[in-house]
Amino acid sequence: MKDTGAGQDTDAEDTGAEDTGAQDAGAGKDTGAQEAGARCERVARQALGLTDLRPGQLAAMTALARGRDVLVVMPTGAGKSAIYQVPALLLPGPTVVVSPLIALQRDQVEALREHDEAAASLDAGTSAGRRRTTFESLRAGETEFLFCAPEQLARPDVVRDLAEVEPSLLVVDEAHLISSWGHDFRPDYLRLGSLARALGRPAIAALTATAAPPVRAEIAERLGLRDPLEIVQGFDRPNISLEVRRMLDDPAPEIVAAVREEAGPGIVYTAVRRQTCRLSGLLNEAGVRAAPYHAGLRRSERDDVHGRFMAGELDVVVATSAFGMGIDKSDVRFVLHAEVPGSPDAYYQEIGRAGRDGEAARAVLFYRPEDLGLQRYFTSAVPDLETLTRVAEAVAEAGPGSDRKALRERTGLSPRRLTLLLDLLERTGAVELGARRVGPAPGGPGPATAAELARRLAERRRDVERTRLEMMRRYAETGDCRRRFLLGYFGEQLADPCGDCDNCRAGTAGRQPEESGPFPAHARVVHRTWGAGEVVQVGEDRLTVLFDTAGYRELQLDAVLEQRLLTEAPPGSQLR
DNA sequence: CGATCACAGGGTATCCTGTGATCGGTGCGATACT
Repeated sequence: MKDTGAGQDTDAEDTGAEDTGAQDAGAGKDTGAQEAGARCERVARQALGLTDLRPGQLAAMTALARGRDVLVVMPTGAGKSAIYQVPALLLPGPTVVVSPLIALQRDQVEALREHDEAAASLDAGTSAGRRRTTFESLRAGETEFLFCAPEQLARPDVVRDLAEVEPSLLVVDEAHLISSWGHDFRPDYLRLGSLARALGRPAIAALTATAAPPVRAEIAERLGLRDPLEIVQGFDRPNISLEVRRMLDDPAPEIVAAVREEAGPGIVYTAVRRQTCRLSGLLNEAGVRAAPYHAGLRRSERDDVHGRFMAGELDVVVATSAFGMGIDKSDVRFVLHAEVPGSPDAYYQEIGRAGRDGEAARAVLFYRPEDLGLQRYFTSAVPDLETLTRVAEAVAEAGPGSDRKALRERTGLSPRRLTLLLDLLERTGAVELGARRVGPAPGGPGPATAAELARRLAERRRDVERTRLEMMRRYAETGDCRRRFLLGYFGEQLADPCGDCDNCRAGTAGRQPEESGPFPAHARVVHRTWGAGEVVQVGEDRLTVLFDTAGYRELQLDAVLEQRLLTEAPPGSQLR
């Protein structure tokens, strides 16, 4: 704690908030931090032309410049890139930036080149010759920044070449993917922890725009962050008004009417591809310039829609969740949801694309309880015991240091599925995963036990995802202030109702109780059956607790008090 | 979990109703083709 560069640790406690990042990075007696901070400010000004650093930005930069890991949660457009770019220029070796989309990588490379900083990106389309010159340039210290997707970093040759250039900083952009997608969508995000070790463990910066407490904990755990400086800032987006409309049947007519009332560009999110085309067609008929967008369209069509939206030639994009990362249009005036998304995490991220210019914007959810069923389906997959056993046996038989390709052949599984299953088995302690090699962990459980444990882990994850969906349902059905509900979910307390959501306007939003009773927000508690957890929300008559293994649960305050359901957790117990 | 569709069967209607099968979201990389 001496070298946090974050001043004293006291004010984090009485606000009950996360370490909101150190108003005065150089205020302590710690001259090392002070100097590092001053150097960061100088580099930010000289190299990137940034004169006004926010306190959180500077604290994060300073920590990184001194080799400390950071976990930063800030909205898009709040200057997350500068947080790693500045210390990158101060630290000796090059910087590896993991970014999920090739388009995003190229944008960042462009932006850096405009400041005359040498940057390169690496993807499947990069030729062998180009790769060679890129690594030569990195070795020679001529290129500072290398951008690539996690899949590139799963390649043994890339890991070897990278280890040789001794990077001093590893940046994980969109770090929430480690948790919310990584498990079945981009499994290679799960390997970044071992990648960091293979690269000689540079300082790590994990950056994201959305991360509820369990997601943050999982990012830190999986990346193996060491005493990271956690900075959570600018979560509330007060210029976005919130509203939910309960639908009894097809929401399409209401959505068309709502869009026609809005001025300016907007996004309509739907849960399935078919619906994007249908709604977009209906909007066209109503004279709205709309186009559908989903992952099943041809690359060229998607790029065309994206381009026309950015250029102001389209009023509305009707999209699945495919329309997301890389959309940085500041004047989006509304985000409508034709169906409920799978979690408050997803919802907040999607509505967060509205009003980035700070002007008023609207987020409206058209809610039908039946639509929860689809999301329940999306979270239902749990690997079967037989396959898990087969993989565990294959690892045990292949012995230490076998490679993934051999395991693929042995098990007949796709690389993606294999990575997912190996990750589960690693967490049972049966398997050791290196960046390149896989082997049985000495003293770990046997294949049958490991498979059983792995399956239980997967089930637990599914159950937690179900509770996230349940929180989404609560958001849609609450009569209380919606903003307070959402922010509470992310671990930020809003004392007064926002006054700018449908419930506040209708006068149904209650006041936050003055004193928070025996279990205030952020208190660590223990429940008889659900184990340890953290209070995330305190309502007039209920508590919402995020349990470490059972997910989000709502408890009646009377019952809690009468039946003594909760006890205070012993000090020092951690969320994990 | 719920919507949708194909199809069987009841019963003879402006076919309707029930049952079972199928589908549903996100992107990297590699490969085969022009």
